[in-house]
Amino acid sequence: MLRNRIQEAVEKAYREGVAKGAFPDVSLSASHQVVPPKQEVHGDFASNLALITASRLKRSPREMAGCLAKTLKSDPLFDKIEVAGPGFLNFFIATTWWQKNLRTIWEAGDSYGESDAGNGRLVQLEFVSANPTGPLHVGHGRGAAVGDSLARVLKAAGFNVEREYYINDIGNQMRTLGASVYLRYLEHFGHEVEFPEEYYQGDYIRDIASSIASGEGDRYLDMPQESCLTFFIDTAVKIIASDIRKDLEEFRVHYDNWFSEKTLHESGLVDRTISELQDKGYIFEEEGALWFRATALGDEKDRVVKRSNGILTYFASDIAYHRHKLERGYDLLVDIWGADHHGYVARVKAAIRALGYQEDKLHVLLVQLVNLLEGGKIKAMSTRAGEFVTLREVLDDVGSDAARFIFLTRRCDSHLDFDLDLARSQTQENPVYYVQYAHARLSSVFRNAREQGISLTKPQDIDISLLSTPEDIKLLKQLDAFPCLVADSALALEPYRVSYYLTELAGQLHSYYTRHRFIADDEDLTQARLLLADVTRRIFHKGLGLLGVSAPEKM
RNA sequence: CCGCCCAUAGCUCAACUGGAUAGAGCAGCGGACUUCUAAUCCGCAGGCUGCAGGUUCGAAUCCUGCUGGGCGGACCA
Repeated sequence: MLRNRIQEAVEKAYREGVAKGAFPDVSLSASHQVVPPKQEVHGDFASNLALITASRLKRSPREMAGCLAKTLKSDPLFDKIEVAGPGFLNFFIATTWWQKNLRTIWEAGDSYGESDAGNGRLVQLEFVSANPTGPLHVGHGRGAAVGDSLARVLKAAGFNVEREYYINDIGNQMRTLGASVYLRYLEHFGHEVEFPEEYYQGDYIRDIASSIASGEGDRYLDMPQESCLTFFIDTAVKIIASDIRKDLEEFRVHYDNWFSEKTLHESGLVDRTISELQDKGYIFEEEGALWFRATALGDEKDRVVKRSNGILTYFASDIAYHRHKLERGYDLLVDIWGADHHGYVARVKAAIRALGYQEDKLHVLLVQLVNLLEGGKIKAMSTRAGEFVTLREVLDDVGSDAARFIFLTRRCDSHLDFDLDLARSQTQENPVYYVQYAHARLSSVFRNAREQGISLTKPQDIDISLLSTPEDIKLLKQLDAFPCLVADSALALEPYRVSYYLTELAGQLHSYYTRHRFIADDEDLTQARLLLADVTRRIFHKGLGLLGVSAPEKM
């Protein structure tokens, strides 16, 4: 990663200046950045170190930058160093470095893009965690794509990652679910029932009821609801959870753990946690209910953990659940929630502090809601009323690749319009194919080369100086940026950056493709370009893999 | 009434988290296939970054106040 190397070099030059007494010692804040400038004329990388320190040193930034430049000039990596604008240091990298770097990338093989930025820290990602009361809808799909892709990116950046799905398999809504199925079961056998409005209306409830009917017959007909409710709940949850699992599998989303809320109660952890918080003075009683004193820890209201009827709230489970997670020893917890749950962030963080942990142990990623568009109109969605577009429908319709890519081309806190017509379209407008096509084109180059009896020789024997056109250099630079991109994307918890990178890389590749032939008339040139093609293709493969999107050999 | 998020080209979104002249893709217009895949490329056009102040070397980005949209605010989940 060239950027890191330059950053270190600049900071080292600064410390040398300090040692020589050229300028006083001021701690370098994290705001020192070495980044590629927007304008090409400003070089390959720029440092703002002089700008951020000068004011504190009461020095002119340009003068400081000049000092640093003098020290850095001896490094053969740089073709030219300029002091520009208000005091930027602009670095121009020697062409030969970019070319040689291609061999380095090639040698890294399939691991290119990986880094140890995460230092082996253990991160737990919890995402989707939809209640097992119905099928996943499109909004869950977004959470799934973001969570799964983030996990892949973190792993590539040297974090250890565990993915977890929290199943709310206990409580009031489970009773409602069981009762809904029970009533449909009665209906199945021709009984007249009154189906309450607040029950689950979707057709899938009928499907579950009839599958119970065909498996178990009418043996529950004469039983009072109370005695068979548990059976209906368990069966419904089992069926729905397994459907959810199947949908996620098809979406290429995998979990390490499926964590049941029920087990938190069965093990007594919920009660134990509450009584411990009580000992610490964070729980008080009022009007017959138990409250968590969240206001003492930054939340705007105190929250009920046990209602006056003796029933624990879901928040009580959430406290115990996060405690359980914290005690498992993760360095960082990431929860991915729908943006409509933003009100929960403060109270869960308050709970974490009450449990004696730093609140920044938990990072909550809020994923904005998805508007599904068809024919330019928004499709309404309501889970209860059974009016929603399921993830499965979307997958059957547009496919996993298009869906995942669209979910991952937006930062997650922006509202997302999912245009079904666009996702469905097999042509131009659909951005997924743009990237996949680049991979397919490169694969095709190698198919043709093989047919002509050409194969890539050892990189050491290839004359890489032949890769000297502006398109070559541009591509070489973009290839170098990949590991940095992955690391940054992981540290910022922003997997969408990968899709932007790949779109840009695809643009450069397509442009290159129309201008130059990989299989050229000249043998040496062909070898050099095939090396470039091979490395580029591997980055597409790797990058698409980070998004969970396939990299087709043919399209 | 209170709180959180959003507002950038006609549309959907970027801008490396405070950096230099705000960029892509669609849509629009004009060009490029007897040569490795035209699901592609090249060019043109498109902007007072919702409005008004403030902070500093420097603001789409930070702070304040407005405007408009989304979502929350139960002993519901």
